[in-house]
Amino acid sequence: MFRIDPQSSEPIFEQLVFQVKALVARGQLGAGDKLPSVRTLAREASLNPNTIVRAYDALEHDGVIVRRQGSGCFVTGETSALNGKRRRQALDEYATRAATEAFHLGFSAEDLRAAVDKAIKRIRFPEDEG
Amino acid sequence: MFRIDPQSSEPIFEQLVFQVKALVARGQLGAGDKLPSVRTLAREASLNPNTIVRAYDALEHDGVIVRRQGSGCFVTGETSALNGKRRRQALDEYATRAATEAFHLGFSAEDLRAAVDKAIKRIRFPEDEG
Amino acid sequence: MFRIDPQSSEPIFEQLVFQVKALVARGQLGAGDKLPSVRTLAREASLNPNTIVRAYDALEHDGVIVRRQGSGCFVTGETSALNGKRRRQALDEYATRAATEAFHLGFSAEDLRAAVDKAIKRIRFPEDEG
Amino acid sequence: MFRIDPQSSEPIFEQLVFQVKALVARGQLGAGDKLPSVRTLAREASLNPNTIVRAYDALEHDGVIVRRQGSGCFVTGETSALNGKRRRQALDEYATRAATEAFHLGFSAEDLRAAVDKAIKRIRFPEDEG
DNA sequence: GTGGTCTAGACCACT
DNA sequence: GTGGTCTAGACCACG
Repeated sequence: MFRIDPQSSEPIFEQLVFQVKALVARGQLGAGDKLPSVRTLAREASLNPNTIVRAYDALEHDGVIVRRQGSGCFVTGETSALNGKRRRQALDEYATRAATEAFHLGFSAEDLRAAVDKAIKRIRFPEDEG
Repeated sequence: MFRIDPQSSEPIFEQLVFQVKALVARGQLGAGDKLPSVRTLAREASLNPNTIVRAYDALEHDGVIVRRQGSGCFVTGETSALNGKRRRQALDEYATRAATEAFHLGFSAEDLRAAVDKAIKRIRFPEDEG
Repeated sequence: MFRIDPQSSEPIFEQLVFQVKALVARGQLGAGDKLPSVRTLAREASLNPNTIVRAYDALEHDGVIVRRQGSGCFVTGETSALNGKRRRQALDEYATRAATEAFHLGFSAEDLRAAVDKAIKRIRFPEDEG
Repeated sequence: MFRIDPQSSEPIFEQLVFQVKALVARGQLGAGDKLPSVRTLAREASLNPNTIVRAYDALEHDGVIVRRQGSGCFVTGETSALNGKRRRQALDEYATRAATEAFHLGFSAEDLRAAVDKAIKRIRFPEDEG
């Protein structure tokens, strides 16, 4: 279900967090869907259960999932609870980061726009919003 | 010269790395320009010289600067030495990351495109390239 | 496990780097093998942990090992990621260096060939390659 | 006369030392030939005179050149004054270094032998010796 | 005065 | 217990 690269410098729990977020963004996981239990996922992915717990903690903190005692973790289907200013800052930071790195990788502005458009196509964005 | 947030979860040396990259991308630092010496920057930013050394290590590894014993650190003006495939992958990863996080922040595809365009305007991209 | 000469003009961390590379080349360390932990090696070799970290940094940069947070450092078993031209240049430089120094040490071409053959015998070279 | 790469991590004075040694080994500089004066070389190569002095110091120490008060530096045409054991060790170290690095660059034993042979051809080795 | 290396030791993040 | 980061400060090599 998840593809983890233990070689990566990105912590394993963060790889899990991002992959869950990506699945939700692509519509492959929707509101109410149940995530694998900590034990199951730990066994299948050969990971330490503590690592899974930490990932689920982070996802719950970000409002992506909720934990229900005794029944498991479920996708909320809601978006960030950040207030307007910080939310805007977070978006700008990701955009600036992508643009700066694209520059240093030797890509043009058009290359970056094309890559972003490609990424957008894979995601189920709402029709409109600000 | 640099704005460091010691509270951030992003390591200080990585904050420095990104800020230097951003200055280069914006054209505020160009090929051949000299960066502050390790000691000077350590004093001005109230950081330990070793932290600066780590940042400069990373920047040299990324090909953004070169160091010359006894002379100082200089901007190269070159872009990544990554081979074609990894270079493309890196760009796609930044784009996917931005798009996924934009989704979870509750932004629309248009919001993301606008944010990326705004970031692009601040950067001195080459006219064209692939 | 390692023999360090703190008097040598060659930095301690580079001595470590070369000795690890030599162990791998001789087949005494293979893909997946775990290196001593930073702390353990620091204690056993009476070195500062930071010095070990630097050596492991360089080995990771050269693609000889990978590090996993919380698990340790492991031999990759892969060879250089250098592109064809630089790779060739690096080999030629080592050969030229050896030949030039052999000349100034007063050795003949045959002496050098014999010394290289002796060194080759200790290393587990792949059968063939270009 | 000399090609210096200020970008290189190899100190400039060592680049000079090696290039003089290489010229001598190739027969392009022979016993009695005069090296450029410190000032001349410093001017032509845009280097700090101290750097040249240090290189000439090292070459004199290695017995490659001699200084004569008021007249300049001259190639001796002699080889190392190292005693037998250390001389042998030095050769073996260069051979082992070349072989180990060749392995990690992904070359075969034959590749290394070919590179060494190519380097030998450029050098005016004495007919025989041990 | 510049960067390079090393020691000593603390605290944090990850598995 | 593993590696990651940071501080404090010394001494050396280089230009």
